[in-house]
Amino acid sequence: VAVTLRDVAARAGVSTRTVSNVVNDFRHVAPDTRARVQAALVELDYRPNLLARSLRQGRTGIVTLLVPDLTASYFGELAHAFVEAAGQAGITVLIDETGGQRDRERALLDVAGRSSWVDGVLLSALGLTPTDLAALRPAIPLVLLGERASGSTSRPVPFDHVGFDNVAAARKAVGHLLDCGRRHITAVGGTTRRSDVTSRLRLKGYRQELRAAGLAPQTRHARTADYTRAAGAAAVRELWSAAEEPPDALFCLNDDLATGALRELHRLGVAVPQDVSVVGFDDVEQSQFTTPALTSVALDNAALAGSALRLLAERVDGASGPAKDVRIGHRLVVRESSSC
Amino acid sequence: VAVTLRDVAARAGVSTRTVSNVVNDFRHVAPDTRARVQAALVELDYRPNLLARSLRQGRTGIVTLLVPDLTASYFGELAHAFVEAAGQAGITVLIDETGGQRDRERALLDVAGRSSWVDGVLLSALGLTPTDLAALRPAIPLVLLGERASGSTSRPVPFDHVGFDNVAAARKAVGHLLDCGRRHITAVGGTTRRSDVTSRLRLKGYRQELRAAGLAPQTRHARTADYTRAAGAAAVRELWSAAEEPPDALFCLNDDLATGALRELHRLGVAVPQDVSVVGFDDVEQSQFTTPALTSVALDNAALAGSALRLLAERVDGASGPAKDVRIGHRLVVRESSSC
DNA sequence: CTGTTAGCGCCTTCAC
DNA sequence: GTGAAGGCGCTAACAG
Repeated sequence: VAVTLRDVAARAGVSTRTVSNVVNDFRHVAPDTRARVQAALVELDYRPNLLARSLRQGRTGIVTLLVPDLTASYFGELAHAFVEAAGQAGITVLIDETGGQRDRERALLDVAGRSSWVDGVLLSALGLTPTDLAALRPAIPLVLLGERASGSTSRPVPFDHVGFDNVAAARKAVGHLLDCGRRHITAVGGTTRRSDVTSRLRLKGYRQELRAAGLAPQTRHARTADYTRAAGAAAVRELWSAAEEPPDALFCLNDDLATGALRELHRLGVAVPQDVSVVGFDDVEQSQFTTPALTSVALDNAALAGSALRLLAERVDGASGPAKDVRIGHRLVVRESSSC
Repeated sequence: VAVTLRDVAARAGVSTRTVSNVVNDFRHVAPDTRARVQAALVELDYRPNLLARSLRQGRTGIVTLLVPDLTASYFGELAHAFVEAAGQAGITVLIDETGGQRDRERALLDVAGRSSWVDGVLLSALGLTPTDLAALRPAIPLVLLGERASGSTSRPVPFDHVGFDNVAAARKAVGHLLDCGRRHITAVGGTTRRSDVTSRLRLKGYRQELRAAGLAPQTRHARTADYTRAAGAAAVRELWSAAEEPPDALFCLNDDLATGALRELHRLGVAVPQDVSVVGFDDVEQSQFTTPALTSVALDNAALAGSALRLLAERVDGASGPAKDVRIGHRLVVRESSSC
């Protein structure tokens, strides 16, 4: 049923070579020959078999995006940004979920690299430690999203990276809470895992800002098992049932945590922002519609996706320079949850 | 660099045929031969080139999932369900966004069908009308998600379909509001587009239930431009600024609309559920964390994904029976927004 | 039970 | 400027 180059060639009375030239828009094809081939192409409704083409050329135009979980608000929006940006660039995105688990991240990376389906991988790592990443030898180009996870590590991670200045962003958010007169600011979120680099950086910014304000002893931190709304709610429950005096502000490591926190504060009868201010991170769309609306750090995901895809494409095209590191912009969006 | 069957064959001193047999776990391979090949396989770290295999076999094990928009809560969760279920079944999912636009749905369907990348398509149609769908001649198997969009149409749509009983589900939700003593229930959401079949069915259930309660004249309907939280908020703004008396309950066609509505009601100082009850549809995770927590119709997305993938796999395997129609379960989850 | 061989559909080096 | 032919890596007839 499928129309092949041969069919078209026969129809136009030329060789497959010539048809291929026309299809791929090569130079040096006589105008009338081209016209004849074009006609045959249209008449037979020829569509190149991308599988065959890819087999021949050694690339597919497909990239894999590995994220922890599409139901996490931020990653849903991130996936959206990538699908969008890839469509523009004529690239196809294949999405897989790692659950943020180290072994699944490694396994999927391995599959992607060896399966020959994809030209490259975009990884939003959550389970792999900096050491793991540094030791990685992927068979195909890899671009890291969010955090390169270097920093305190000895060996720098040898991959391109597109992310945000999490330290600066966190300082901005915490600084805002300080400006509102808050002095007992508790950080919410962040597991104990060494792989949790993004959290570490956001917490670092948090501590830096408090220290700069002379409030070093005040740093408190409510760890969570993950980054879900349920975890945010649970953290608040614990904080407000503890012996110590509850905080007057929460610095949540992402918006889902913050949403869960808001929910639980409401249930406990704690007024936001009067009794406690809350800020989140990621500025997902949902945060405009919480009650009260959530103050958050907005990240330019479209820019992230564009840069990451461009970097990856360059590597696929054979670029071999040193690992690049792109910083994407962020800005604090103040809403009701922290108005002062 | 890549290790091929030939390399393995040479190493093991057999032909490629035999290696292929071992790799694909075929019968009739002498135990010692198999062992030798296995050893060579491991030593050389052989990985089959899936591209070549697919070219040969005419299938890829990849399916395309076409959804309107990953940032819509429901579709994020749906995509998650499919990625999960597909992983279990050894299938890879390629996700694309249609924006719910008719021409993009058609274009992406066309691309998917002719690109030879994918074995089949899962379509959550929003822009294509029942007539469009009936006229479709996709080059590869297609399974419709959510609504088959038949019903009032003359010609039935000739594709497998996995969905919910939207009419019954809507009746259940509206019936609950009636049980709470609400009598002025306004439906929120639903565009005027003929393609918007899911909405039509949910609205149908809404009207049926009111009529059954002898409240036919009370049906009111606030249309929206789309299904976003912003649209839900806008609808509430209009309803409460209109001349008529505002409703005492809102039946929202999805949870994002309901979330936006809750937000706006709070801003207007309308108490939920005291002054007005609110129910949503889809029961996305977020709805457990709104203030107040949202009553909603929960849909079994995991079952939906499983059934859809199974149906599609059967068609890919050549099944040619009449179009099947699978109904997935739903249940009403009552939370604070409609407690009575 | 295993070896040989012919393509799957395409691109591309080599001739002309 | 165009034709002929080889091969990307694999599977499946067809022998043997």
